[in-house]
Amino acid sequence: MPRAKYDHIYLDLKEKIERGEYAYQEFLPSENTMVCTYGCSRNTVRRAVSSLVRDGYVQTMQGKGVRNIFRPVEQTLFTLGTIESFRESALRNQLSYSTKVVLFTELTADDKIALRSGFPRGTPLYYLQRVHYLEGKALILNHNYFLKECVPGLTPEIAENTIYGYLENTLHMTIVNSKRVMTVEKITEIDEKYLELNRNDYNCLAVVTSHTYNSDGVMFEYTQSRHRPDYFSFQDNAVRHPV
Amino acid sequence: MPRAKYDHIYLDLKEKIERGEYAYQEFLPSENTMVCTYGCSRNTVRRAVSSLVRDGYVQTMQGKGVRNIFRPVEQTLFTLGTIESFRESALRNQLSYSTKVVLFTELTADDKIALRSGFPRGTPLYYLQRVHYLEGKALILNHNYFLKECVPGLTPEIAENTIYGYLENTLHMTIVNSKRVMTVEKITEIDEKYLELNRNDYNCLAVVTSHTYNSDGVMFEYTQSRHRPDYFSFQDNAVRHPV
DNA sequence: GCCGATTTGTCCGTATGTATC
DNA sequence: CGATACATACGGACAAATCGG
Repeated sequence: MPRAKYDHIYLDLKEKIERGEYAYQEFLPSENTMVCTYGCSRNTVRRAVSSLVRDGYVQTMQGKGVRNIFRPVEQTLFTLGTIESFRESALRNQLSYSTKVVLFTELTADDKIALRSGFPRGTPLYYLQRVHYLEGKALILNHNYFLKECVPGLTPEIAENTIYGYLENTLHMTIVNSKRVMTVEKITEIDEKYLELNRNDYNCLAVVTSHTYNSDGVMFEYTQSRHRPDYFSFQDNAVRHPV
Repeated sequence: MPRAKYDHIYLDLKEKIERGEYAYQEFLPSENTMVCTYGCSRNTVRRAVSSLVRDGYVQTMQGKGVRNIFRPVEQTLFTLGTIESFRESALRNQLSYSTKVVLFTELTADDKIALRSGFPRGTPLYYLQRVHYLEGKALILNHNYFLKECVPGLTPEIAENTIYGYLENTLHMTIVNSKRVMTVEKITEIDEKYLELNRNDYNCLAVVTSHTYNSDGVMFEYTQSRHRPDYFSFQDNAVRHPV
């Protein structure tokens, strides 16, 4: 897939920053310089830079330049912060992972599910419970609700590997965005069982509920991810007021 | 302060969406239409729209239009997700709040603090412990470390009101971005004391550590916010691959 | 303090590509 | 096929902030 020019520049700069080509607090080359090095317009450079700002890699300063504020973050085993699937995160971190499907059923949304998920009452759904293991340790218990009409032919075998791969490669669906809410909840017996936890140790876990949309504007997935608290970390960069 | 044109359009569209002027899944006026209504160029409209995409308010679809995917989120008492201060969040939600300073000292960063905060060892700092109350309930215990040279003249009185107001209005500092990491940690005796918790109930809490930068590129604040789990909620919108 | 050079911020107009209908 | 809509990219103009002389 041919990447756009601005994306190429963005990735190139990001890689250089991560590699340490610019010291912390050092200025990057000016926009005009980059225009020459990349052979593109200033708008295109600025688009790449603004993505780096959003990611918290650099700060732009009017009249001065673009300053590197990247510092490698102390790595936790598993970090969120992006829309990556569990499998993608594991691959990126070069860790062994596996998934066990502990429940695979079909159901229609009742009032309770409808309220939480946003799917209308009566909608046919797949309901899955899956446990994700990293390096042999159970880290996440997922409750997935998929819109049945959007995920035809889903099987436990697919669910054991990569649902997103199936959606994107086989069904040619494009995942666009995911609205997430993070909370802390009391542990349940199901959590204790599958995450091999003991509530005398931790009696809470980190819960991420997400509503995910595809490129047709359809919310096709509602998921509640219940994370072992000692392996959970979520990263974020917040930018003040300006867009 | 005169807002930029694109920001005006962004806020206007956002307000219309929140007010329900467009139904869920309905398309907004086309970019060309907006060019006319706002009397600006297409670039300016697109800039505003792309901010709405980032916020999870709309989805753009090539060849089709801009679709409203906003749904009012079930409100928790206190929600994060932006770089707002506690005080700003409370005001926005029209809730009564107060802050109690339980510790106000000066210190220099030792190795332990340096490692966690990123301030070099030996840096002179203010160290504060503050409890934030909403509607009379203790919700957050903050451990703030401020770079002393960036916050001259800080007093417990200021800390009891609004430090950010002091920074921005009196010291004319501009806060730019904040890198945050969210985790779940075991409760401590200090937490129990100030947040009026009992570890037989919840024995964990939500912890947000943040490194905050000003417009001079200086990381002037390191804060660990420890939140009551039952009142903690963090919202986010993740956008897949494209910028 | 002023001036000019540099750098980022905002905005505009235009052209072309691609997807949808 | 043509019309419409968003996506990418270019080039130019001016404003605003910074810095050095």
